[in-house]
Amino acid sequence: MRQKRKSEFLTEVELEFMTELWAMGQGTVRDVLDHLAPGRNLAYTSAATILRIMEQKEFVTSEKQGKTFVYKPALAKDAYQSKTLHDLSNKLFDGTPASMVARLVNDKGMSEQALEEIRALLDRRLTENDS
Amino acid sequence: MRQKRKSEFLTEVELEFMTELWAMGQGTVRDVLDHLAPGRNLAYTSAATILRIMEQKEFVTSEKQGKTFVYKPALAKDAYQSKTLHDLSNKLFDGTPASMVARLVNDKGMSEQALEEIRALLDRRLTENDS
DNA sequence: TTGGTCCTACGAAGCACTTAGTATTAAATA
DNA sequence: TATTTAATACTAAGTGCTTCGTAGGACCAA
Repeated sequence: MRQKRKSEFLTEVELEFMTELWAMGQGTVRDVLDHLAPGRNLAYTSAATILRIMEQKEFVTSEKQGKTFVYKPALAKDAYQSKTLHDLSNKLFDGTPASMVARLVNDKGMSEQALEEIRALLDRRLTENDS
Repeated sequence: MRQKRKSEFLTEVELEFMTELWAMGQGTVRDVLDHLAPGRNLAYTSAATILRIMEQKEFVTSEKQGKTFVYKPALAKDAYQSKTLHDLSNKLFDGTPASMVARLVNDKGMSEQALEEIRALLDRRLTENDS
């Protein structure tokens, strides 16, 4: 009964795993487990379960190599980032992404250099549109 | 056994409720219920339970007026927005808020006017720092 | 006073998430 | 070949979230 638990967003642990897969490109249960944060003691079978569920939810695909499954992200990090931001914008920023940037920019903890980078980015984007 | 289920972030429904409270400033169970989205048929007791839990988690405070509790946000929307963005940045954007803005800015769906506004904001922020 | 209305408090069901154990199978090695 | 190793599949426990029902109390009107 291999149903397709569909779901839009990654859970906490799924994001943790997906982050590793995005970084590695692909990986086995063992690979992901080995790359988790040092203090994270997770049983091998737990990791296997999580990846199997992620496949049911179609967050990853798998391919058997020998006796082992190799898992690959089914969606790019970029795309997931966009999706998440869009969702957050709708839920917490009245659907106006600009207010989100405003909040970021006005908060302390953003270095001047980071701010400069963003301005450069904006300049580039705005001049592109002019052309 | 009135324990303090502490927790950092609002759940889905809690955010829904908090959004109303932020908009209204404060409100009773009835108030919140009446301001939910039209299609949202939620039992009165459900809403009451949710607000009671939110108080246990210290997301809201309450004050009895007559026989009815009036609930007020215990933290400002601004502050929660910042917290959420910071968390998201750490979990999905390698802890670099600039990359978050980059993703937002590069995605379609952001009007040129919005982009201009943000640049203006940045300019203001950067010249402030110079002074 | 009695019945209806509106509130709070509590409890419980259903579901998803997280974690890990057991059983089974397949490969590798001695 | 027999044993050990390592993988997958399944099951289940614990917890938190969401929802609602029931019970009980206060107030108001007939």
